[in-house]
Amino acid sequence: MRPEPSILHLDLDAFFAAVEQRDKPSLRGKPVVVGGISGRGVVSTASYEARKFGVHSAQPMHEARRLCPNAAFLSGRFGAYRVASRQVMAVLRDLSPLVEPMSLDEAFVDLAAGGRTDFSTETLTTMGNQLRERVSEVTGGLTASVGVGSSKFIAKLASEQAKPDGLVVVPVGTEAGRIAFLDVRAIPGVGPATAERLQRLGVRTVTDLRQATANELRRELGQSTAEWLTALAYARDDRGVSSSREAKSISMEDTFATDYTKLEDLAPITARDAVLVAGRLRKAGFFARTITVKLKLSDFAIHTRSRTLLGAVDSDETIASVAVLLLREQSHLLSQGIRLLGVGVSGFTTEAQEALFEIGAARADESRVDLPAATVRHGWTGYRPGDDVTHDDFGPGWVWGTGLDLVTVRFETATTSPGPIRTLSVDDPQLRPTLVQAPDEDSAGPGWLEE
DNA sequence: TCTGGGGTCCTAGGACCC
DNA sequence: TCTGGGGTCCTAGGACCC
Repeated sequence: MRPEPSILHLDLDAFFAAVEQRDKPSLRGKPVVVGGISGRGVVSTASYEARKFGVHSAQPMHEARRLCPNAAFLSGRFGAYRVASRQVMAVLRDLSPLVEPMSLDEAFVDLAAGGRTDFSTETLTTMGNQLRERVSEVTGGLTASVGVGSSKFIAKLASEQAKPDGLVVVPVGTEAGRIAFLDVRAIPGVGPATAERLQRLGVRTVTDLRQATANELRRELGQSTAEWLTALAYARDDRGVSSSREAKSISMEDTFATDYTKLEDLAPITARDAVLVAGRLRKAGFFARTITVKLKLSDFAIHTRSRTLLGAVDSDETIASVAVLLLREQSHLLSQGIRLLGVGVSGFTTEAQEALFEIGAARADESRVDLPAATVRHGWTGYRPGDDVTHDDFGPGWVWGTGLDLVTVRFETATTSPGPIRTLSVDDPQLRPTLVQAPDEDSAGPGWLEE
């Protein structure tokens, strides 16, 4: 906790949905749901209009469709989200060089590191509102909620309370009183499991937490969780803002439309994912010592298996053959039905020691797989709802829906009024996807961040 | 048509070393 | 004869975040 409210937290409101409404005039003021649109997808972001129907993040998509059948269901355009995110982060860096992005739509700023000395509520309120205006200007109308306080914890709670499109500055000295009646679930880090354990102790609010004994908290939650929770209950939080955090792992996972049960089906998928992960690893300039394969069974039980090599590697062949080996080692699980398969790497170094790769020759041979000839990373998988397209005659627009070799497009852009809808053949030679990503973008992993 | 994807951090036990 | 402890690495699982 600092002597001044010098930490700021910014959160863009309903970020993905707001970008869609910005770029698709016909969706403004309407329910919009962004997320995995396939059968097993979940909601990533719902616009405030959709939230009124009970749609929310992490909800199964089929449930969102049931609750709000008239919403626009879009699969997400991460290139556009990244562009907007960079614009916002640049605005934050004008405030202070010390900015810690937490995700595309969220960041902490250390205002003291920016040379600021006046932390009066009036000055911070003016600054916060100017910041929100600036964010709206540079992004073409996105709104942000901003919280300012004496710690990350308080700043984050403040921006939460400011939502949507608001600002809350918490004066020093008022923190503990302000959080006293909050539900423990409002504390970042307290999820369903911890809340359940706390409830067994009769702890539901921050005040209850203060009254619990150190012994019972430690018994129920373990030493470290008990300690940080107790500290937060009194608004004690010394975590600093850090602008440079190195990646510790890279992974990729797929949930299948229907469960797989056969090694012959899963091995090529494992190899393909391993190749994609290896590509991202090389792009990041790292070598990895540990390779992990994760399986989620039809009953949602998760099993992981990992192998740490003597040396660090980054080649497609090595990572794929170890991954397939780890899959084979879990073959006994396959008959239960595999819902999800993931491949990850961790234990990064910046130097190769590929020579030390040493799984037994026989076993390596056994798990040797045919790698995908050309990487699938830039593979065209067809039009998805929400995608940007361009037609030679009708101009720019976006995909409303597809089916039966047809694609329905609404021709409009951020700067036009709501435009006309046309249904075209998927093979229409005049229609093509619009490339929105910058050349340096990694198109492999959209990353289903949720706000 | 039940419940995503990409991460981080923590715990706990066993191996191994000093 | 016995007993000991700390530290680190590895593995597997779990909780949580956006």
